[in-house]
Amino acid sequence: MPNPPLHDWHLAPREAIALQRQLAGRVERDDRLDEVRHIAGVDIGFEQKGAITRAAVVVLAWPPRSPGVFDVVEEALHREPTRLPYIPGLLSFREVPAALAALDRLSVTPDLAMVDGQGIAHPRRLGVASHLGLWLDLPTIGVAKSRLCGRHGEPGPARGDWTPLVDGPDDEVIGAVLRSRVGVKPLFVSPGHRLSLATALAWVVACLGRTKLPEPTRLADRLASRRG
DNA sequence: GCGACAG
DNA sequence: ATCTTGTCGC
Repeated sequence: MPNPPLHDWHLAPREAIALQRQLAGRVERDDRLDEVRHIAGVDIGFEQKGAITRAAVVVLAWPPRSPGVFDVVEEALHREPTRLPYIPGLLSFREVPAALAALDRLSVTPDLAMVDGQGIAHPRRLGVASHLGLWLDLPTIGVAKSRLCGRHGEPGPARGDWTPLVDGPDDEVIGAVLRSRVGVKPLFVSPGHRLSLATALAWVVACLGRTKLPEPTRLADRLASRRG
């Protein structure tokens, strides 16, 4: 009772925003993250013009078989009627419920999860990756393809080059703009829950294959969008 | 009032 | 996110 609920997915926008403000302070930082054996990739897709939400999760074995090549340990998919429309800043209320259902179908519990979207690089520091991590008390990393908020310069041209993403009047560092592949638009990486930006960046770079997105997110994206 | 705006 | 053909490039 003393703790505010992390799971009321039926709040009006005004209440949802208030809840995000309360939860944001609980997104601790910097776990050691030793002994990681399973890394999950989480992403949501839609069917029938958005009427159906499709949550996908792919679990990869760590360490990789060879640099950038991972064994898929398990995959899970969950479909359900879409609950809310897309509202910038309130993405978790639209996607997290379905993501939780997909994660429930796993037989293995991942040690780390990469989520398609922002972590703390969010107006109230509680993007979808942070919210999901807080809910499951699981280390998470936000891996987004574009910017929600914050300011940044252009990262260097080499793979692995990055520049900080800052926000607020005091230039608070909320994430990093990472060049995951030469000649391609950069990725927006931010801590979700229980890890620092440096740790988040290290894991994303370590999971990079030959494409723009790190393998966990790339494979989950493929399953969510019913391709592959 | 105007512009910005993860997926 | 999704709707969609061809096309440029390794």
